[in-house]
Amino acid sequence: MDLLNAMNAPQKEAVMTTEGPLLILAGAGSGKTRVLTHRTAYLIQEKKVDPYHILAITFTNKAAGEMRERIDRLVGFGSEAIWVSTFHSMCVRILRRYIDRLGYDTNFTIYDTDDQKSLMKDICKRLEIDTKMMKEKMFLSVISSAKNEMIGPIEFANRAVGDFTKRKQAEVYAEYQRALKQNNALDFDDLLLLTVELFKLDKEVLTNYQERFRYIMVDEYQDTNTVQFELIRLLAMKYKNLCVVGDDDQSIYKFRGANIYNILNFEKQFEDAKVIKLEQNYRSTQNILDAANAVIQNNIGRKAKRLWTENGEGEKIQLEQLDNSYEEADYVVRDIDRKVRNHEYRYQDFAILYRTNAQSRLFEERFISKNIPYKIVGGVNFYARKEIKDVLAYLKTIGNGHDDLSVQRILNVPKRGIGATSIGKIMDFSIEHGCDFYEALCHADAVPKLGKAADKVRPFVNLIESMRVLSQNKDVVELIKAVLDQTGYVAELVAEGTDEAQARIENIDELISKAADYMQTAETPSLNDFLQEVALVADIDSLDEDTDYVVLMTLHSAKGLEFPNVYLTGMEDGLFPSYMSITSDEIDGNGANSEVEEERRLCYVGITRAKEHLTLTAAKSRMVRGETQWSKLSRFVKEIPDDLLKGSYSREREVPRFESPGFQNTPVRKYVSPSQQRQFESATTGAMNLNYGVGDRVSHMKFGEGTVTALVSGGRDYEVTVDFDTVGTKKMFATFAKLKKL
DNA sequence: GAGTCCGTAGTTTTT
DNA sequence: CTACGGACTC
Repeated sequence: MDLLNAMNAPQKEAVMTTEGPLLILAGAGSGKTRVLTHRTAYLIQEKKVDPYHILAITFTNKAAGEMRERIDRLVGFGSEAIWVSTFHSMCVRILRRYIDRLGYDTNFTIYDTDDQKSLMKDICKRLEIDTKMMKEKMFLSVISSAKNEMIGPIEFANRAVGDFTKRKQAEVYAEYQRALKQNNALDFDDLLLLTVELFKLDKEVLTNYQERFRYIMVDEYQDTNTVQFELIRLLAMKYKNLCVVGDDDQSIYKFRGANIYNILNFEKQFEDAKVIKLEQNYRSTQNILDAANAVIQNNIGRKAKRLWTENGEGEKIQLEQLDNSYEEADYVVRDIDRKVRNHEYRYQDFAILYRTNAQSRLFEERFISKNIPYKIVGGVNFYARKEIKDVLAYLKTIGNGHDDLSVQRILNVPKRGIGATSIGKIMDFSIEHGCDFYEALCHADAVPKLGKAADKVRPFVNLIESMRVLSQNKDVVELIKAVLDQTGYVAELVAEGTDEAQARIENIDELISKAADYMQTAETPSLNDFLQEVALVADIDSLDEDTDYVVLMTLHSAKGLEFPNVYLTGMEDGLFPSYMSITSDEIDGNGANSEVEEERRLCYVGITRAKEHLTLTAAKSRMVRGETQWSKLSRFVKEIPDDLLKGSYSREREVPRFESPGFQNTPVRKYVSPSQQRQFESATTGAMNLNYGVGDRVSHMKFGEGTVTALVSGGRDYEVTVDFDTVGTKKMFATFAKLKKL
């Protein structure tokens, strides 16, 4: 049949294995999306499965959208009955229907990271926790990990006996959860956790969904966490037609609770599971794949596989080590500019990838000055911007009066002369009477000692009430415009007249167009439905293939994407792999530093994004927190065999060593740029002999052994920071320290 | 209650 | 270096 044409043998097998548990180990670029979509079509057309019984889960909305589109094209009529969804939006959909069985209101609000932070701040204040000693962030991450492992507040408390910090955490966890419930709000982790709880508590609901989802497919399975696993397990328990697709080499979200053993142990967890490997790559050249294989094979404890391709060898991988981060940005941008001018490629054929968001700035500056269109994915999420959050807080308040956090956010935005003291008094009142913050506002006259502030509260309540009436007619665009109009929010920004205010206005306009777009596409538009959609978008979702711009993003965001030209930038030890991971002592079951292994997988992901040309760049020095950091080439680069590489770089040298010219044996290949030559010459005029760099182990006469954590150029000398094993961190001048490399 | 200034901490990664 | 938060002042 047509569906199987032009597929290789394992792909065909994956498509035709429709019954029972199936693990598809799909290497990068091996056509897994194609397999998933064709498998879906096969289920419907050949196996006569009702589309209503199929569920496909992805990680991002973008992936879900793409899959939906491709399935629609393949299946045609009836395909809309298939659930194609992210974990989170699937859970929201289920919870909106049944969460009242867990004692929540179905109108619940979803709290994002920002909301969580402000809630946590309140809680710490209330529990009189010294946030200098215990950070809000720490509590949130502890709670998140607990939720990911499905440990509730009570169990957490039971495990916390004895340990003071743990007991405090348990106390905060319980209070946090209570506050969320009182606000009728759920955080991201709750969406998953409460769905699992619902399934476990209410067999009727579970059976209902088990009957519905008789065929389940999960994409990016290597990034699922324990709750997600449980969710899938429960759903698939009855019919056992579970197909998961993933690549253990691309597991890069451990920090977020992803459990790599979900994929490594799939065959143990699901009896009689079949495993199919897809190793033929259709994306990259052989050279790129060789490099990727060379890097990833340094990881221990992975499922054996080796990518191959029928594509040609292709170009060698360009490796450029520049003097500093400015030259790195310059090199990359000029290279892109040149290739576009030569009509070899268009802007959209290029992606610049980096480890940390902070690295994007230098590239951005270059793009602006050269007038090259670009798009930065990530950084501050659109929906996390202040002005957007303000508008959304109005909408949330209108839609859900129990959401105290949103009400408090906007009560004095724009300024109404209601300050912290008044808010405190109202809060006390609401706690005393066991009512919502908003309810307290409605009875402002009854709040003791509020005085004149009560007169300022009244217009606010009237505003919200009139907006609630307006929201009845379901037009979100009209509602937003009315809010902006009535509050004078935009007018205030216009009056400000700064560039920043202008940018905020543009963002608000964009929100309005998004709302307009929503009104057009939603089946049954409503305020709450709009808010939930908005709460679950990721920045990557906004990436548009049809617009001609260069894309800049972190390696994490790049997963699942591909580009003809990829620049992996900042390939320096200490940056990538990060200093944190290098010095981590977390050892996995195989005796390897599991954090460096995760970074290596990230590198593997980066390399395999490239279809035709891969360029690796590194800077010898870069400004980090206002200090010049010197680093050597990333260890990952050194894992790539020499014969796959071309370009100007030095394998060994990292820190400028101030040696006598006679000792010069820098293995610079092929070409030494004039600037490099100049640097060498000026360097040789010094009299120092530094043979160590950041990350190296050194010994000091008095302090013993330690690791170099920073190397700052300070005129003629270098200021070295060393983290000593016994005496802690010391800063010293290299001339006097007389450190010996170990 | 609001605005300004100064000090400190922070850089992984995000649904 | 930058961004945020806290303290201080008007």
